[in-house]
Amino acid sequence: MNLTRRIAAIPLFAGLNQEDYDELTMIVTDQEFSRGQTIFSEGDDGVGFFVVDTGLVKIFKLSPDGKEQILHIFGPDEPFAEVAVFSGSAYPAHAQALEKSRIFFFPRKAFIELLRKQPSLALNLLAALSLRLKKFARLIEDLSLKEVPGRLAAHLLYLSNQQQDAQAVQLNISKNQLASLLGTIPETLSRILARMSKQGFISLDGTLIRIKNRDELEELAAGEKKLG
Amino acid sequence: MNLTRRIAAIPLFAGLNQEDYDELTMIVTDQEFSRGQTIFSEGDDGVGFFVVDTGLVKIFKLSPDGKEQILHIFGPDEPFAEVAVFSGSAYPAHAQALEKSRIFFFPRKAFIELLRKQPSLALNLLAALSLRLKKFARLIEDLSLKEVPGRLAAHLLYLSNQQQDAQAVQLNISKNQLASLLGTIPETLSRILARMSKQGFISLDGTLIRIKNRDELEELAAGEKKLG
DNA sequence: CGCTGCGTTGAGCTTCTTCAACGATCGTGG
DNA sequence: CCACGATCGTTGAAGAAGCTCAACGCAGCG
Repeated sequence: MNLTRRIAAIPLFAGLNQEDYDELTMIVTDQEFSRGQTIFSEGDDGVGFFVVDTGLVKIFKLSPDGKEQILHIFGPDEPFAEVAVFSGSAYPAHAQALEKSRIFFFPRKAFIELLRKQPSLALNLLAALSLRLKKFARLIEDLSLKEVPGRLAAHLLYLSNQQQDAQAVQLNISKNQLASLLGTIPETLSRILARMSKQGFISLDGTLIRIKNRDELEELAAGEKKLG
Repeated sequence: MNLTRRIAAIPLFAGLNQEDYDELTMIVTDQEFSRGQTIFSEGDDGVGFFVVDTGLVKIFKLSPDGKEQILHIFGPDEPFAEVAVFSGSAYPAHAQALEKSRIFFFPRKAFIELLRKQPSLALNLLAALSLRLKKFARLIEDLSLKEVPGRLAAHLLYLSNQQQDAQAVQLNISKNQLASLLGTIPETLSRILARMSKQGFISLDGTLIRIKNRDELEELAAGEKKLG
């Protein structure tokens, strides 16, 4: 596909003019990453930010003994590491491709130039960061105030809404990765899925999870109830 | 003090011209809050954002059974609830004065107008939000990957750096509030402070905490070691 | 075909929370 | 200015949630 047109289709760049798109096309580079490949590591020099073209990327933190907490999972059209453009020079977390992915890269300096000229780009970016802050706030709330069953229930309901399917949810990541996203470990996740299944709230079929009792899941997610 | 001049001194508004300051002065209102008074609640209509003039404000989430997780504590010159200006219309958390405070309020619409005209204001705001995202990422990391002693050690070191005093740290909030900030409860915090004290890492004197073994605290904070 | 990563299950243990009690402190109204 | 109530801070004992360690089946892939 024509690169300029591809870039113009990214929501973050909505509302710019042709000249801006040309300029973005000039400064962008793209790169292929294979499944599991590192895009950048925490502490690396934050030379620019990225947008997913195709594929799936995780942003995560690591503890000294190797436990991982996923902060975000980004798919096509979603920007990541914008923070590095503004504050400080080092990436504050790790980024890795979860599957074969094609990633756009925008170098910092050229982008800031454009930003200074284009208030609508700045506003788009502000909206994107705001959304991200809200998601972080919810993650903090979940980690601190909810137990794992509540977090899992909330996540299943979230996926169900996103996928427009009230009956079933298709996991797009492995259960190991889901555990890391929920701030727990695979063993605990597995046990809790089994308990939910035993209680008849869900049924399991590989990476497909059928929702059999939405109300109970919602009470769990709200912390109004405990999983028996 | 002259209001326009006070506003011009807020770092968020650095780099604007006199006209902008006059406009900000036109749209701003200010209000006194007494200790413990609610500024807004989660879900309230996000009609604008705030800047602390004097005092101390906490932003927090609540669980159904009343446990609290503090997201931020803001002092003079720090803006809060900017997120409400951009994304969605509801405040995503609660805000309450920790002490008698004077707070500036900027209504949403008028501010967005100014933002559209002033790229440097947008850039300032982007920098502020970026910083906040980084802090959130660290909080998530702490909650998920560190145990309470590690979080406490990290926080003490952070305060020590901020206060430019390698010897001692003066808590500006109650230990109850500190527990909520660290994602735990007062009992647990109290026990861990006592253990740290017994190990000779710190010594306690009310809200003054003397740091007696910085190296050990740093190892705790990094998760390289456990508290005996 | 073997190997590696994924997913599951069991047993034991650590950490943290809950519940309860109590002294100290603070602020406030009488 | 004192007295009282509320909040703060601490400590103990018991319980729950989740983690660690270990073992094993299974699928996918080189």
